[in-house]
Amino acid sequence: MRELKLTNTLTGEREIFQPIDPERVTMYVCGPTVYNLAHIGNARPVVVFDMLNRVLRELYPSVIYARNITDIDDKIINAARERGQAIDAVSTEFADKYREDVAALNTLTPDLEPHATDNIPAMIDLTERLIKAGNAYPADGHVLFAVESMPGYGALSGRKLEDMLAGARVEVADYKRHAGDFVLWKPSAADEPGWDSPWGRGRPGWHLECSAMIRAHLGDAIDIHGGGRDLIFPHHENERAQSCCAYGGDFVRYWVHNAYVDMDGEKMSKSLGNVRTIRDLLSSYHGEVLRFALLSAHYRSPLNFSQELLDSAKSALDGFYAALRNNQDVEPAHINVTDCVAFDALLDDLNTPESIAALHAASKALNKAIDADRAKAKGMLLACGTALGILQVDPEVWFTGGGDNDLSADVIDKLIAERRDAKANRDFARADQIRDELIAAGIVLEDSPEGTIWRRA
RNA sequence: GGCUCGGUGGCAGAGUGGUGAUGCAGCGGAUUGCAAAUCCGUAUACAGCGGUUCGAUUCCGCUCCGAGCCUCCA
Repeated sequence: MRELKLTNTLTGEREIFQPIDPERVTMYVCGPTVYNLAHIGNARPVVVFDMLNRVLRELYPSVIYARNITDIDDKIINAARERGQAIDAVSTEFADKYREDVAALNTLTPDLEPHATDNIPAMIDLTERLIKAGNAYPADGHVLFAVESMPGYGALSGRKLEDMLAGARVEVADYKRHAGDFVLWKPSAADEPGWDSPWGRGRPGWHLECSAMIRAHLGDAIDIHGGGRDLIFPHHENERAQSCCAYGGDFVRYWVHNAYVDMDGEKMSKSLGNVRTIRDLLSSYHGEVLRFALLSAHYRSPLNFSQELLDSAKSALDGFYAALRNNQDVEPAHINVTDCVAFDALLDDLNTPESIAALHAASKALNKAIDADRAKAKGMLLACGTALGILQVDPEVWFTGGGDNDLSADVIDKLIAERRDAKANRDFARADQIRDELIAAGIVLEDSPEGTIWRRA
């Protein structure tokens, strides 16, 4: 078996991936809090870990990929109040939309999609364990995790308790023994959602669900835990503290975190008004364009999202589809994904830019291939596309689909026929006039010895 | 202030102790009635200053600049 290398946040090193059980690889990725539409920044981890999921599935017989839905959270409570809706109406609506949006990015559906509200007993059980073990304490209706009770607290994010105190700029609740103690369980007011617990009616703190659901659905320890790098602290640090103290063991073997998406060089934020939702972008761009754009930089590097990025992603995909379209009559040879030139780069810490370079090479090889080599070259390009989760559309549809409100295919075909006749009569003025009109309408013509094809620009 | 990560050609973006990826844009060709697409060729880079080395963009140190996290956040 070929080796997969991953950069582990815990060690800071690029390590060879060795699963706990090669027959059952487990990966958990932090999913959405469902209170609004997912934006393009949310899409990056989804696509990145979809890539990792795909690679793992090629390498191992069984992979269990879980991505949670956080459907109880103060942000959801607030959204429900603002909209005058029930909390589960809000969470259901946005969970559904989230699934639709990320499916459009050619991401495979996770094997498990645990919901926080379905796992409250497991969270209460976890909290009780932590109290019993001396790692947590009830105070003022809350239950808090005592960070000083864990010797290695801070190891994941590379910080020490004393350092964090120096930087503390938030008012510390007086019921906390240590400023770094975090909430496991908190009380709910009468108008807030809550569940009965040994500490009264309340709801879980943010970090609790992932620890409890990983244990409940995947086991004491998992191979990979992923998410955006902003989650390293406090979320994953605290998850790790909960799980290690309650269940022992190492909890997670490989922590993998992706960098942010910036918008035109600035951080994406509501106050800057530069948040772009996946849904909005999908109205202008095919999901493959967004996916390709998100994969164009290495996952651990910041990605600057811009018009230029989208345009270049679109034109790159157009190039690949053009190569396929020009060989539409060629039956592709079957080539395993693991045998394609784009796959090796993915084994090296998901080096998608290098993988894309291989894709370009495969595309060029197909364009240059002599007849005897076309089947193999086409199969190679398709396998590379599959490795990256792109090129899943019929090329003809890619170029001529959509644009329902513009010129219809029939009208375009008639104009092309008229131009063909004009050219046959050497009436190039008329032929060029037709072509110019079509260009003005967003239709580009390409002549070849076999005839004229068209595409929407 | 503490911690972490970066600064590569016009732009995007990999990688490497010694033959300077890849894409877009540019330039020159082939092809085309002219284009488009495709193919061929080609210029431009490794923030700065030291150090290690036969040799550094790649390792080490310092400086400058930028980004992120420090208990809402992909």
